[in-house]
Amino acid sequence: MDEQSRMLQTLAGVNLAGHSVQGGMALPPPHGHEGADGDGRKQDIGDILHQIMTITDQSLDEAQAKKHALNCHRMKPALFSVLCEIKEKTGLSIRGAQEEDPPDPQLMRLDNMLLAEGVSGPEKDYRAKLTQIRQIYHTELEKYEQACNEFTTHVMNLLREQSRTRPISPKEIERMVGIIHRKFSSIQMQLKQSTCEAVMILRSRFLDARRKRRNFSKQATEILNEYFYSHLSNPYPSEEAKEELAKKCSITVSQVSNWFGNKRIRYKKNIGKFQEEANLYAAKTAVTAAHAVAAAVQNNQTNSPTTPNSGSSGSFNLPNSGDMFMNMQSLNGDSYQGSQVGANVQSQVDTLRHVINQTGGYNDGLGGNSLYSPHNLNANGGWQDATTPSSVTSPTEGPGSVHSDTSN
DNA sequence: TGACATGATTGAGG
DNA sequence: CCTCAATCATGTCA
Repeated sequence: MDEQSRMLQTLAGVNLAGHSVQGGMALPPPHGHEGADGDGRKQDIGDILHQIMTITDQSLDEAQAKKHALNCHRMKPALFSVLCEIKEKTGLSIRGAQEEDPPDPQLMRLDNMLLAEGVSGPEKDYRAKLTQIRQIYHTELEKYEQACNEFTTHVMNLLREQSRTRPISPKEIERMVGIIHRKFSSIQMQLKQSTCEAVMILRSRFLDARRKRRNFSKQATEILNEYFYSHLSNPYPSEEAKEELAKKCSITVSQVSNWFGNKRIRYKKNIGKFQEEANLYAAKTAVTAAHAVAAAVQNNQTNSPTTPNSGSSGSFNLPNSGDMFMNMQSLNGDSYQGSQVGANVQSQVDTLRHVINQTGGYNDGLGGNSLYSPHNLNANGGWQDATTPSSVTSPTEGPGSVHSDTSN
């Protein structure tokens, strides 16, 4: 049985059976609510009620015979007690019929169940859980209304039948119907309360999850920063690159997206603050670049398949990841490795050039202390070509195209 | 404890 | 759906 149907079933069981007893009035369940227990009792009651309902259409003699049969029925006392309670209620003031309901363990059970449905990952699909609760709520509400109508009909038929043997005023019938309706509406109120509580709890858990922020590991941040600063001219990782970064950092793709979104904004807002960081990562990548240049030169000369330089140990191997790699990989099936090296060279030469320029003390126009300048930041503070994120462009760049990272 | 850093969310815009 | 920009809420550090 799936979770939802289990929940629905329990909901039906709890509220229709459980709550009805609580108020002191044993409501016989209407047709279609036999539940999972499947005992014959409810079926019996249904049969009895059915018989009662058909009685009025029969002749008096026949009805008397039926009545006799019903009187002898083993379920008669139970049904009789229902009528007694209704009758008892009519003697009470209709005003103030809404007596206080004590805390209900069934209600708590319901809440716990709803909670259990949402504990696996509240932040994942809050809306889905909300929809689920809404569906259950509407289903149950519909059931209550149906049950109320059915039960009212049953009672009215009973009274109509009784009116043949004793005087029953229309007002009395009206009162009884009122009692039934109030009883059902109090149950409905409990359903609404339960739903409200479930939604509140779901929401608070969702917010809790949001508040529980954890900083990424140092290694993860380094990996992300290395990618960011080596793709500074176009720091928009493709979907594939994001996935790879996510894998390497042990975070989700959306976290990678968040990180890049925050990073771009904050970098752009305060370039000066990030210069030191940029220099650090540029220098770091430069080491890799130097190796790659050497390897590539050798590779080009000998034209022999060389293993691309893996970069500094333990660090994110930029050439082997990110959109650059993806692009080159798609160049021509078998020989992608060579192309990849070429791309690596381009990228890393780019980085190397940065470092050389910086350490040489060239002022690139951003001010005296400016060592690392984001050349591709346009006048508006946006990245040039950044209007077309690489998630779109990168994987579809044509063969031989060089990522804009290398345009510096 | 306050300031700053940082990950996540939200709403607008394309 | 993605990005930007603003913002929130928590983590970190002096």
